[in-house]
Amino acid sequence: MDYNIKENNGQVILENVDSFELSHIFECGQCFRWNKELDGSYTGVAKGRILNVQKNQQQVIFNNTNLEDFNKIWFDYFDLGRDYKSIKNALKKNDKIMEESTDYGYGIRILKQDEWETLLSFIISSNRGISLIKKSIEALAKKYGEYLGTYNGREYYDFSRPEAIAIKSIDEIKQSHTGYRAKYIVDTSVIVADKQIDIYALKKLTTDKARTQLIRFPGVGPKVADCILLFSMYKSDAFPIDVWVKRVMEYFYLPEGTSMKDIQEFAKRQFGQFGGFAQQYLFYYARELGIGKTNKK
DNA sequence: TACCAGGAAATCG
DNA sequence: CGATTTCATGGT
Repeated sequence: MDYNIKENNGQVILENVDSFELSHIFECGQCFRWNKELDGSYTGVAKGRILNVQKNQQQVIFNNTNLEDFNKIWFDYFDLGRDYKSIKNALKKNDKIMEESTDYGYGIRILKQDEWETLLSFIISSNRGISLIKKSIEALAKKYGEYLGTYNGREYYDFSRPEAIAIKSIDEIKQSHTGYRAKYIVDTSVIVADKQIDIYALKKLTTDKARTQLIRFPGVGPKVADCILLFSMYKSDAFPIDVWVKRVMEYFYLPEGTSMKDIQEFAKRQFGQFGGFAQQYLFYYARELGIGKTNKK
């Protein structure tokens, strides 16, 4: 974790970065606002800023930023203070499947995303494919988010603030292809805007207590709550179980038809405090290989 | 056309 | 209480 950091004009360059692959980080389903450019780099909006990230053999290059923002924002966002090699080694121990999946998605890092953005994004994610989730989020950002500027010829908008959505009608939100989730989106925005629940205070609670609070939001159940805990609150013991993870767990570890509760308990025994990381390696592995979808056991 | 998607809420038995 | 059904929408 001894990075060599350099600052150029409008870019920050990191050398000696371990466990950092753009496709693994941005295509593992944890985030919805990063898109691949023609040159292989990724551009996205986070924390109210437009950022482009590219990678060569030895360097990770953060474009459209500076050293101050890197230290203040992007270091934490990309979880650069964490030793992923030791996590992977711990998961691999006595687990052939973890050895395969961590070798496959070796460059995954769990981003520390904004709590509000993660809450609303995963309410929108419910029972839909990733491409459609991204479409709805972009539509909402363009309509209700602050205009941030252009980069590489494209316009970018900040993620919608809760105050902006809270005053809209359900029918208007439906125009962003959100379907029946529109009511959840508006009602949740009201709760956050009015601070009936302080979304930014929840990370100080234990995982279980924070989960209990999150499930009070309309449209948030166990799976969405676990995604919010894992992707925005540093709760790496959370193990979100979606259709992919259920399939891959039943493919590798458990019999078909295992209940959510039993999968959850198995994951806790098998992966412990690293459950969230294991879940990401499994999700990426399962999706890239199409496990459970095309090739049945 | 029928089925599925990073599920949650309502309803059933 | 656990199990089943319903809920919009777009893609395949």
